[in-house]
Amino acid sequence: MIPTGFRALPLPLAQLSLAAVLQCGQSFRWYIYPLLSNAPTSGISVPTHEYRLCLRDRVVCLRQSSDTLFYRSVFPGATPSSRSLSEREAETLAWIKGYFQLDVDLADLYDQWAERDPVFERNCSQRFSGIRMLRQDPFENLISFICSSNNNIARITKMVKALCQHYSPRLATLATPTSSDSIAVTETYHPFPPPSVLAAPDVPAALRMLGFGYRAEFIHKTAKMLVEAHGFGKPDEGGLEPAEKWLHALRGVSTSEAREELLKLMGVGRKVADCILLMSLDKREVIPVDTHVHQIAMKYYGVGGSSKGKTAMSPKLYDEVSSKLTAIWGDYAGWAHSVLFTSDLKSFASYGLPSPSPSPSVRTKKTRHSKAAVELVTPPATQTPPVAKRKRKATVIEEAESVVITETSKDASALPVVDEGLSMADRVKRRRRIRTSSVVSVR
DNA sequence: CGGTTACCGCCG
DNA sequence: GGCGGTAACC
Repeated sequence: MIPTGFRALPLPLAQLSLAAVLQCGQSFRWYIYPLLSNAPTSGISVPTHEYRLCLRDRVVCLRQSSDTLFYRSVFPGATPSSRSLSEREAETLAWIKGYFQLDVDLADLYDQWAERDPVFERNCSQRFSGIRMLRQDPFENLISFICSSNNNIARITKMVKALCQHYSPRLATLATPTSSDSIAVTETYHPFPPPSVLAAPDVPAALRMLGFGYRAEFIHKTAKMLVEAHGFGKPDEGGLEPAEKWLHALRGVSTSEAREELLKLMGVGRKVADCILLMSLDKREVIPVDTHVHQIAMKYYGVGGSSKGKTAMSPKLYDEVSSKLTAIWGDYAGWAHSVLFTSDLKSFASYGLPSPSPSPSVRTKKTRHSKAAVELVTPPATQTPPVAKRKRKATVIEEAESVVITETSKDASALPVVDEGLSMADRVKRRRRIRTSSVVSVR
C-alpha cells in the first residue's frame, strides 16, 4: 500500500536505512516526523517516520518500509506550471538516486569490509545495515561542518536550521504529516543560503545572536573568501553561484589537491576538510579523524597510541590513524568508517535495533549521542525555537522563486593552479598569507 | 615545527 | 569540566 501522493521505489533496508543515515551526523538539515502508529498490519512493515529536506525549488518528502522507499516532492506556488507532475517527480527520483548514491551496492561493500576486517564483521555487518554515505551539496556541507567543532549533533542541527530560517527566503509552508485538519501544525521550509548571502557584512553579529559563538566569524570569513575569489555574480542557468560551482568542481581533482583548497578556508582544519572531501566531494577513501574515531581506532585496532593516555591529536597522529584505517578498509574506507562510527552510537536503540555490548569507556560517549538522536526525532512543533525564529501563521504553501536543481555539474575545469610538494607547514603559512591579504583587500 | 591555549554555548 | 576542532601563539 502506497501512502497518498507518494511514489514507490523498491529498495531493501540493507541498501539504505533512512533512520540511521539521516541522523548519524552527515546532514543536519532533514526534518523528521514520527507518523501516527496505525494498527499493527499483519506481516507487512509500514513507515514509522516521514523525512523532509528543502531543496532550492522543492521540498522532498520520504518514507520507508522494509522493502520500499516512498517519495514525493512539494513545490511552492498553487498550480504546477510548465512541466508536468510526472516530469518533476522524475527529477526528484533522479535527485534521490544521486543524493543517496544508489548506484553503489552497499551489500557488496559490507561483504568486502567483513572479509577484510574481523572487527567490522563482528560488530557491524549484521546489526547495522543500510548505512551509506550521502552525496551532499558542498557549500552546505562546508558551512555545516564549520559549525561542528566543539559541538554535538543536536546543537549543530539547531544552528544549521536557524541559519537557513534566517538567511534564506521561505520556500514553502507545509502541514506536518501528522497534523489533523482541526489542529493545523505547520513548518516553514527554507533552502540553504548561497555564499553571497553569508558574505554580507552584518552576518557575524547576526550569527552571534543566533548562538553560533566563535563559529560566526569563521562562516562569514569563509563565505567572503569564496565570494571574493570566485565572484558573487548571481546563479548561472543551474542556479549555482560561481563559488558553489568552484566547490563542485573539486569533485574532479585529486584528494590532496581538493584538501589543500579547503584548508585555505577559515574554520576549516584537517578534520573538517576531510569530512567535506568524503561527504560531498566524492573522496570515498578519506577517513576524518575526530576524538571519537581516535577512540575506536585505539580500542579496536590498536592504532594511534594506547587507549589509556589521552594524547593530543597532532597532525602526525592524525595521518597515522587515518591512513592505517584507510589501509584496512580499502577504496571505500570512508564509507566503512561511517558504519563503524554510527554503530558506536547507541541512538538506534529507539528504532528497535539490538545494541552491541560495549565497554564502559565507549558507553559514556554513546549516552551523549543517544540524547542527541532523541532530540532529533522530537516533532519540531514541540522544540524550543531558535532565538530569532519567528512563529508563523498556519498558512499553507506560499509561492517563491523556483529554480531548477542541478546535482550534475561534474566537470573539473577552471580550477586554480595548486602547488605540489609543499609541506604541511608551507601550506599553513600560505593559508595565513591568503587569509591576511583577503582581509586587507576587503577595503 | 610540535606543543599549548583561548574560544561560544550548552549540557551533565 | 568537557565537547565529533581550529587559529593563534610560543
